[in-house]
Amino acid sequence: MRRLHIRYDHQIPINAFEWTPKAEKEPMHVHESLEIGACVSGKGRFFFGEKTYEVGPGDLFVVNHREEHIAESDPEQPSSYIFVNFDPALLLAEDETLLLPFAYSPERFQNHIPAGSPASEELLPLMRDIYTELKDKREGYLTAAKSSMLRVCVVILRHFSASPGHQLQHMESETRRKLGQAIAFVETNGYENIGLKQLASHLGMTPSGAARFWKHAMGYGFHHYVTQRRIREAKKALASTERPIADICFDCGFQSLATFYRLFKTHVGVTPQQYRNEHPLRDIFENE
DNA sequence: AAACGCATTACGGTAACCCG
DNA sequence: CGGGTTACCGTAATGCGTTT
Repeated sequence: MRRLHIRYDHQIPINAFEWTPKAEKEPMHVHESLEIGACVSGKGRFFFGEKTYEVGPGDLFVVNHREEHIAESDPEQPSSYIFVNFDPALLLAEDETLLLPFAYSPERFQNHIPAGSPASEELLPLMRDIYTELKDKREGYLTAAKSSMLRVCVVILRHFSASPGHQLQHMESETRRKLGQAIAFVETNGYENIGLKQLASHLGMTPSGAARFWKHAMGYGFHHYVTQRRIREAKKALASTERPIADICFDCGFQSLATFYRLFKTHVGVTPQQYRNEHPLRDIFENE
Protein backbone atom coordinates (compact mmCIF):
# COMPACT_ATOMS: atom_id res chain seq x y z
CA MET A 1 0.00 0.00 0.00
CA ARG A 2 1.29 3.40 -0.91
CA ARG A 3 1.29 6.10 1.72
CA LEU A 4 1.39 9.66 0.38
CA HIS A 5 2.47 12.67 2.35
CA ILE A 6 0.45 15.77 1.70
CA ARG A 7 2.17 19.10 1.90
CA TYR A 8 -0.13 22.07 2.23
CA ASP A 9 0.68 24.99 -0.04
CA HIS A 10 -1.09 27.61 2.02
CA GLN A 11 -1.11 28.99 5.52
CA ILE A 12 -4.16 26.89 6.25
CA PRO A 13 -4.10 23.10 5.96
CA ILE A 14 -6.23 22.87 2.82
CA ASN A 15 -5.21 21.99 -0.72
CA ALA A 16 -7.39 21.98 -3.80
CA PHE A 17 -6.42 20.77 -7.25
CA GLU A 18 -7.80 19.47 -10.51
CA TRP A 19 -7.05 15.91 -11.40
CA THR A 20 -7.66 13.62 -14.34
CA PRO A 21 -7.12 9.97 -13.41
CA LYS A 22 -5.35 7.63 -15.81
CA ALA A 23 -7.42 5.23 -17.91
CA GLU A 24 -5.73 2.18 -16.38
CA LYS A 25 -6.02 1.39 -12.69
CA GLU A 26 -3.08 2.69 -10.70
CA PRO A 27 -2.07 1.32 -7.30
CA MET A 28 -4.28 2.47 -4.44
CA HIS A 29 -2.98 4.86 -1.82
CA VAL A 30 -3.77 6.41 1.53
CA HIS A 31 -2.74 9.75 2.99
CA GLU A 32 -3.11 11.35 6.36
CA SER A 33 -5.33 14.15 5.11
CA LEU A 34 -9.05 13.80 4.62
CA GLU A 35 -10.19 14.14 1.04
CA ILE A 36 -13.26 15.07 -0.93
CA GLY A 37 -13.38 14.57 -4.69
CA ALA A 38 -15.97 16.01 -7.04
CA CYS A 39 -16.25 14.72 -10.58
CA VAL A 40 -16.83 17.68 -12.88
CA SER A 41 -16.77 15.96 -16.27
CA GLY A 42 -16.22 12.62 -17.99
CA LYS A 43 -16.78 9.12 -16.73
CA GLY A 44 -14.85 6.49 -14.82
CA ARG A 45 -14.66 4.43 -11.67
CA PHE A 46 -13.60 5.11 -8.12
CA PHE A 47 -12.15 2.29 -6.01
CA PHE A 48 -12.19 2.25 -2.21
CA GLY A 49 -10.74 -0.92 -0.72
CA GLU A 50 -13.01 -3.65 -2.09
CA LYS A 51 -15.71 -1.20 -3.16
CA THR A 52 -16.16 0.21 -6.66
CA TYR A 53 -18.36 3.11 -7.73
CA GLU A 54 -19.23 4.17 -11.25
CA VAL A 55 -18.56 7.89 -11.67
CA GLY A 56 -20.16 10.61 -13.75
CA PRO A 57 -20.31 14.40 -13.57
CA GLY A 58 -21.69 15.67 -10.25
CA ASP A 59 -20.70 12.60 -8.23
CA LEU A 60 -18.79 13.31 -5.04
CA PHE A 61 -16.60 11.05 -2.92
CA VAL A 62 -15.48 11.21 0.66
CA VAL A 63 -12.41 9.42 1.97
CA ASN A 64 -10.71 9.40 5.34
CA HIS A 65 -7.14 8.86 6.42
CA ARG A 66 -7.40 5.09 6.68
CA GLU A 67 -9.01 3.86 3.50
CA GLU A 68 -7.11 2.95 0.35
CA HIS A 69 -8.50 4.48 -2.80
CA ILE A 70 -7.80 5.38 -6.42
CA ALA A 71 -9.81 6.80 -9.32
CA GLU A 72 -9.73 5.58 -12.90
CA SER A 73 -10.92 7.29 -16.06
CA ASP A 74 -13.08 5.91 -18.82
CA PRO A 75 -10.77 5.56 -21.88
CA GLU A 76 -13.34 7.26 -24.14
CA GLN A 77 -14.42 10.05 -21.79
CA PRO A 78 -11.62 10.82 -19.29
CA SER A 79 -12.99 12.11 -16.01
CA SER A 80 -11.89 15.32 -14.38
CA TYR A 81 -12.12 15.98 -10.65
CA ILE A 82 -11.72 18.76 -8.18
CA PHE A 83 -10.04 17.29 -5.13
CA VAL A 84 -9.83 18.98 -1.78
CA ASN A 85 -7.46 17.69 0.89
CA PHE A 86 -7.51 19.02 4.40
CA ASP A 87 -6.33 18.31 7.89
CA PRO A 88 -8.75 16.94 10.48
CA ALA A 89 -7.42 19.53 12.92
CA LEU A 90 -9.14 22.21 10.86
CA LEU A 91 -12.53 20.76 11.72
CA LEU A 92 -11.67 20.01 15.31
CA ALA A 93 -10.80 23.61 15.91
CA GLU A 94 -14.35 24.59 14.96
CA ASP A 95 -16.69 21.76 15.84
CA GLU A 96 -15.64 18.19 16.34
CA THR A 97 -18.96 16.77 15.14
CA LEU A 98 -17.86 17.80 11.64
CA LEU A 99 -15.36 14.96 11.80
CA LEU A 100 -18.02 12.31 12.26
CA PRO A 101 -18.55 11.56 8.57
CA PHE A 102 -14.86 10.76 8.30
CA ALA A 103 -14.80 8.40 11.28
CA TYR A 104 -16.50 5.68 9.30
CA SER A 105 -15.89 1.97 9.18
CA PRO A 106 -14.81 1.27 5.59
CA GLU A 107 -16.69 -2.01 5.09
CA ARG A 108 -20.12 -0.50 5.36
CA PHE A 109 -19.58 3.10 4.44
CA GLN A 110 -20.94 4.64 1.27
CA ASN A 111 -18.20 6.97 0.08
CA HIS A 112 -20.41 8.16 -2.72
CA ILE A 113 -22.63 11.24 -2.74
CA PRO A 114 -24.64 10.81 -5.96
CA ALA A 115 -24.98 13.47 -8.62
CA GLY A 116 -28.33 15.20 -8.50
CA SER A 117 -28.82 14.70 -4.76
CA PRO A 118 -29.42 17.87 -2.74
CA ALA A 119 -26.04 17.47 -1.08
CA SER A 120 -24.29 17.21 -4.43
CA GLU A 121 -26.10 20.28 -5.77
CA GLU A 122 -24.90 22.28 -2.82
CA LEU A 123 -21.40 20.86 -2.68
CA LEU A 124 -20.30 21.31 -6.28
CA PRO A 125 -20.28 25.13 -6.23
CA LEU A 126 -18.54 25.08 -2.85
CA MET A 127 -15.83 22.80 -4.16
CA ARG A 128 -15.29 25.06 -7.15
CA ASP A 129 -15.19 28.00 -4.81
CA ILE A 130 -12.46 26.49 -2.63
CA TYR A 131 -10.47 25.64 -5.72
CA THR A 132 -10.71 29.12 -7.25
CA GLU A 133 -10.03 30.93 -4.01
CA LEU A 134 -6.85 28.96 -3.36
CA LYS A 135 -5.74 29.35 -6.96
CA ASP A 136 -6.40 33.07 -7.39
CA LYS A 137 -5.28 34.11 -3.92
CA ARG A 138 -7.32 37.31 -3.90
CA GLU A 139 -7.55 39.31 -0.68
CA GLY A 140 -9.02 37.27 2.12
CA TYR A 141 -8.79 34.03 0.20
CA LEU A 142 -7.66 31.99 3.20
CA THR A 143 -10.75 32.95 5.14
CA ALA A 144 -12.95 32.42 2.11
CA ALA A 145 -11.53 28.99 1.42
CA LYS A 146 -11.80 27.98 5.04
CA SER A 147 -15.40 29.07 5.35
CA SER A 148 -16.38 27.17 2.20
CA MET A 149 -14.49 24.18 3.52
CA LEU A 150 -16.44 24.26 6.76
CA ARG A 151 -19.66 24.63 4.85
CA VAL A 152 -18.75 21.59 2.77
CA CYS A 153 -18.24 19.58 5.92
CA VAL A 154 -21.56 20.69 7.37
CA VAL A 155 -23.37 19.63 4.21
CA ILE A 156 -21.60 16.28 4.26
CA LEU A 157 -22.43 15.79 7.92
CA ARG A 158 -26.12 16.47 7.24
CA HIS A 159 -26.11 14.25 4.20
CA PHE A 160 -24.79 11.25 6.11
CA SER A 161 -26.91 11.95 9.19
CA ALA A 162 -30.02 11.86 7.02
CA SER A 163 -29.15 8.73 5.06
CA PRO A 164 -30.48 5.46 6.47
CA GLY A 165 -27.99 3.07 8.03
CA HIS A 166 -25.38 5.76 8.46
CA GLN A 167 -22.40 5.03 10.67
CA LEU A 168 -22.03 8.37 12.35
CA GLN A 169 -22.33 6.89 15.80
CA HIS A 170 -19.20 4.95 15.01
CA MET A 171 -17.00 7.31 16.95
CA GLU A 172 -18.20 7.07 20.50
CA SER A 173 -18.79 10.15 22.57
CA GLU A 174 -16.03 9.14 24.96
CA THR A 175 -13.50 9.16 22.15
CA ARG A 176 -14.72 12.52 20.94
CA ARG A 177 -14.62 14.02 24.39
CA LYS A 178 -11.10 12.81 24.89
CA LEU A 179 -9.93 14.00 21.50
CA GLY A 180 -11.45 17.41 22.19
CA GLN A 181 -9.55 17.50 25.47
CA ALA A 182 -6.33 16.52 23.73
CA ILE A 183 -6.73 19.19 21.07
CA ALA A 184 -7.57 21.81 23.65
CA PHE A 185 -4.47 20.83 25.57
CA VAL A 186 -2.30 21.41 22.51
CA GLU A 187 -4.08 24.66 21.65
CA THR A 188 -3.36 26.14 25.09
CA ASN A 189 0.11 24.69 25.60
CA GLY A 190 1.19 24.21 22.01
CA TYR A 191 4.09 26.60 22.15
CA GLU A 192 5.49 25.33 25.40
CA ASN A 193 7.75 22.37 25.47
CA ILE A 194 5.03 19.76 25.39
CA GLY A 195 5.36 16.08 24.63
CA LEU A 196 3.39 12.90 24.80
CA LYS A 197 4.19 12.55 28.48
CA GLN A 198 2.41 15.78 29.35
CA LEU A 199 -0.52 14.97 27.10
CA ALA A 200 -0.78 11.50 28.60
CA SER A 201 -0.86 12.72 32.17
CA HIS A 202 -3.39 15.38 31.19
CA LEU A 203 -5.66 12.68 29.77
CA GLY A 204 -4.88 10.14 32.46
CA MET A 205 -3.27 7.69 30.05
CA THR A 206 0.15 6.19 29.50
CA PRO A 207 2.35 7.93 26.88
CA SER A 208 2.13 5.06 24.44
CA GLY A 209 -1.63 4.83 24.99
CA ALA A 210 -1.99 8.53 24.27
CA ALA A 211 0.14 8.18 21.15
CA ARG A 212 -1.97 5.32 19.84
CA PHE A 213 -5.18 7.10 20.64
CA TRP A 214 -4.08 10.22 18.81
CA LYS A 215 -2.85 8.35 15.80
CA HIS A 216 -6.06 6.42 15.49
CA ALA A 217 -8.28 9.49 15.74
CA MET A 218 -6.19 11.86 13.64
CA GLY A 219 -4.42 9.62 11.17
CA TYR A 220 -0.94 10.81 12.05
CA GLY A 221 1.20 11.08 15.12
CA PHE A 222 0.91 13.58 17.93
CA HIS A 223 4.29 15.03 17.38
CA HIS A 224 3.65 15.54 13.72
CA TYR A 225 0.60 17.57 14.61
CA VAL A 226 2.44 19.80 17.04
CA THR A 227 5.21 20.43 14.51
CA GLN A 228 2.74 21.22 11.71
CA ARG A 229 0.98 23.65 13.94
CA ARG A 230 4.16 25.41 14.92
CA ILE A 231 5.34 25.67 11.33
CA ARG A 232 2.02 27.07 10.20
CA GLU A 233 2.25 29.70 12.92
CA ALA A 234 5.82 30.51 11.91
CA LYS A 235 4.81 30.93 8.27
CA LYS A 236 2.12 33.35 9.30
CA ALA A 237 4.55 35.36 11.40
CA LEU A 238 7.19 35.38 8.65
CA ALA A 239 4.75 36.66 6.07
CA SER A 240 2.93 39.20 8.21
CA THR A 241 5.64 40.69 10.45
CA GLU A 242 9.23 41.80 10.20
CA ARG A 243 10.29 40.13 13.40
CA PRO A 244 13.64 38.33 13.40
CA ILE A 245 13.50 34.71 12.38
CA ALA A 246 15.03 33.60 15.66
CA ASP A 247 12.27 35.32 17.67
CA ILE A 248 9.60 33.67 15.58
CA CYS A 249 11.30 30.33 15.94
CA PHE A 250 11.30 30.42 19.74
CA ASP A 251 7.83 31.96 20.03
CA CYS A 252 6.42 29.15 17.97
CA GLY A 253 7.72 26.59 20.41
CA PHE A 254 10.91 25.44 18.71
CA GLN A 255 13.79 25.09 21.08
CA SER A 256 16.66 25.56 18.71
CA LEU A 257 17.21 27.45 15.50
CA ALA A 258 18.84 24.49 13.81
CA THR A 259 15.80 22.32 14.41
CA PHE A 260 13.55 25.10 13.20
CA TYR A 261 15.50 25.53 9.97
CA ARG A 262 15.63 21.80 9.34
CA LEU A 263 11.94 21.21 9.94
CA PHE A 264 10.88 24.33 8.07
CA LYS A 265 12.88 23.31 5.05
CA THR A 266 11.52 19.77 5.01
CA HIS A 267 7.91 20.82 5.56
CA VAL A 268 7.70 23.98 3.49
CA GLY A 269 10.41 23.31 0.94
CA VAL A 270 12.19 26.63 1.28
CA THR A 271 14.13 28.27 4.10
CA PRO A 272 12.36 30.74 6.40
CA GLN A 273 14.13 33.68 4.76
CA GLN A 274 13.18 32.52 1.29
CA TYR A 275 9.62 32.07 2.44
CA ARG A 276 9.54 35.62 3.77
CA ASN A 277 10.97 36.94 0.52
CA GLU A 278 8.31 35.12 -1.45
CA HIS A 279 5.51 36.47 0.74
CA PRO A 280 6.47 40.09 1.27
CA LEU A 281 4.54 42.39 3.56
CA ARG A 282 3.47 44.60 0.70
CA ASP A 283 1.31 41.75 -0.57
CA ILE A 284 -0.78 42.31 2.49
CA PHE A 285 -0.69 46.07 2.94
CA GLU A 286 -0.29 47.42 -0.58
CA ASN A 287 -2.94 46.53 -3.05
CA GLU A 288 -1.91 48.57 -6.05
C1' DA B 1 -9.97 -5.48 21.30
C1' DA B 2 -7.07 -2.99 24.60
C1' DA B 3 -2.50 -2.69 27.13
C1' DC B 4 2.31 -3.53 27.60
C1' DG B 5 7.11 -3.31 26.48
C1' DC B 6 10.75 -3.45 23.61
C1' DA B 7 13.06 -2.36 18.90
C1' DT B 8 13.31 0.97 15.60
C1' DT B 9 12.95 5.49 13.90
C1' DA B 10 12.64 10.48 14.10
C1' DC B 11 13.50 14.50 16.56
C1' DG B 12 16.03 18.07 19.35
C1' DG B 13 20.22 20.15 20.74
C1' DT B 14 25.03 21.28 20.42
C1' DA B 15 28.58 22.53 17.81
C1' DA B 16 30.89 22.93 13.73
C1' DC B 17 30.79 24.37 9.06
C1' DC B 18 29.28 26.98 4.70
C1' DC B 19 28.91 31.11 2.13
C1' DG B 20 27.84 35.81 0.74
C1' DC C 1 29.83 38.56 10.85
C1' DG C 2 25.39 36.45 10.60
C1' DG C 3 21.95 33.76 8.41
C1' DG C 4 21.60 29.18 6.95
C1' DT C 5 23.00 24.12 6.85
C1' DT C 6 24.89 19.65 8.29
C1' DA C 7 26.89 15.81 11.49
C1' DC C 8 26.36 13.53 15.28
C1' DC C 9 24.46 11.72 19.43
C1' DG C 10 21.19 11.27 23.27
C1' DT C 11 16.36 11.09 23.97
C1' DA C 12 11.55 10.94 22.89
C1' DA C 13 8.00 9.03 19.82
C1' DT C 14 6.31 5.49 17.20
C1' DG C 15 5.59 0.71 15.41
C1' DC C 16 4.82 -3.85 16.29
C1' DG C 17 4.66 -8.35 18.29
C1' DT C 18 3.09 -10.32 22.47
C1' DT C 19 0.08 -10.74 26.25
C1' DT C 20 -4.22 -10.21 28.86
